[in-house]
Amino acid sequence: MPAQTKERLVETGADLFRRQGFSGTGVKQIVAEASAPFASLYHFFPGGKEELGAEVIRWSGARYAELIDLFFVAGADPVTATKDFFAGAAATLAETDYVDACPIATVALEVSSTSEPMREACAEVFESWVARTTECLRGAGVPRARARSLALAILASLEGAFVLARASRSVEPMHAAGDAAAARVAEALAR
Amino acid sequence: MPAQTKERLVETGADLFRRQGFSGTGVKQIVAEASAPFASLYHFFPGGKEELGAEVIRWSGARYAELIDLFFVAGADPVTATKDFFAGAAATLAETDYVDACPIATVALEVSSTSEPMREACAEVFESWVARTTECLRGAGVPRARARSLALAILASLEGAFVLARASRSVEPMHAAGDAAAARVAEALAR
DNA sequence: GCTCCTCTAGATAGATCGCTCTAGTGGCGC
DNA sequence: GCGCCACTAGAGCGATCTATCTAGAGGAGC
Repeated sequence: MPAQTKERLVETGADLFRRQGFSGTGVKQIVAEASAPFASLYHFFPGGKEELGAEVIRWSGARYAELIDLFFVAGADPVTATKDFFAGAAATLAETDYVDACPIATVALEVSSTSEPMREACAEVFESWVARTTECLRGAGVPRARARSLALAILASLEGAFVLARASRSVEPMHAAGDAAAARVAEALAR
Repeated sequence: MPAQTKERLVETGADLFRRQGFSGTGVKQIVAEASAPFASLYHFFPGGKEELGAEVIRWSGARYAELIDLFFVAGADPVTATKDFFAGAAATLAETDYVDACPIATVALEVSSTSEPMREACAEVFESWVARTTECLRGAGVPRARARSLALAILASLEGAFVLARASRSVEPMHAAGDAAAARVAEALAR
């Protein structure tokens, strides 16, 4: 099954990029861990590592967007959603030895000043996450502009908490960020 | 002056690591841009690139801590401090073409799962930032535990906003995060 | 059987990686 | 002068990097 090979390359790349970063991961390591033929990488991604990277970003971004949708579903209470989402992120971090954080943050910081195609892919992914969260907040009665600002603040808190938590190997930043974010959402709803 | 060479290596490394990440930057590039002799790097840092990396993290962290102190000085109003700090970060981002964000976040995410010495250096730096911010909040009357949680949330917001802002090349996330953080601080003081 | 096309196979190019090596320079104490 | 030490100098090691190369396997359509 040829389609599987391409998929395995993307999934393996996603896993390695998240853990080691983009430049820290070699293409040989990707094909080896994906049990994929070396030439297949350049068959499916003629643009080489950079094209694979962009695809990995979009794929990981889409998967994480599904997770966001699971919590911030239209009609759900955004305060509960926020609390649960951050608690879930904390639990996942602890379970995976602080490896399974944001799937694209590491790459995003690495490539923002060095690869325009990959930077754009990251920007699109983040924007889609913000849009989803914004919609959920609007559905709960938060005005448009305020909902977007709040969604940005929630996701910024999440991303930053991932940075602090990974470095300190502690879930404390995630809980603190989650509490603050949930309180902000509650405040926005109370108005 | 021999001390200058070591200092130039650290400063140049800090600049390059922030922009391209740790694995994305070669030692040859560092010594070239620092106009330093190649052998000097291994004279001053016998541990090689990793030791230089750890030193860069601590040095950058100390410099940024000074910046934090400039805003979150004991006795200052934490709400104003928070607002000004985020506004300053946004202005710096825009001025430097979104290069000058957090000096260690990129490296922190890269090395958290691959280099224990560098991960520890990042953890220490973040902890020092949190401690400073916590002290300022306590000085303004916020109870100890709450002050620490709030400080963590503020710094998480900042770090995450850097991630989003760099990827989207926009200061919008920084302003949203700053507004949210300042509101949280105001709420904590009002109690 | 034959062609066409997708995908596999892996050697290898050419550059760059981090790092080590020997040699040497310049200044200080004596 | 002489020994000592901190630092400079840069060639070059083996390994690894990304990417390309020619060759061929396997299946679908005819």
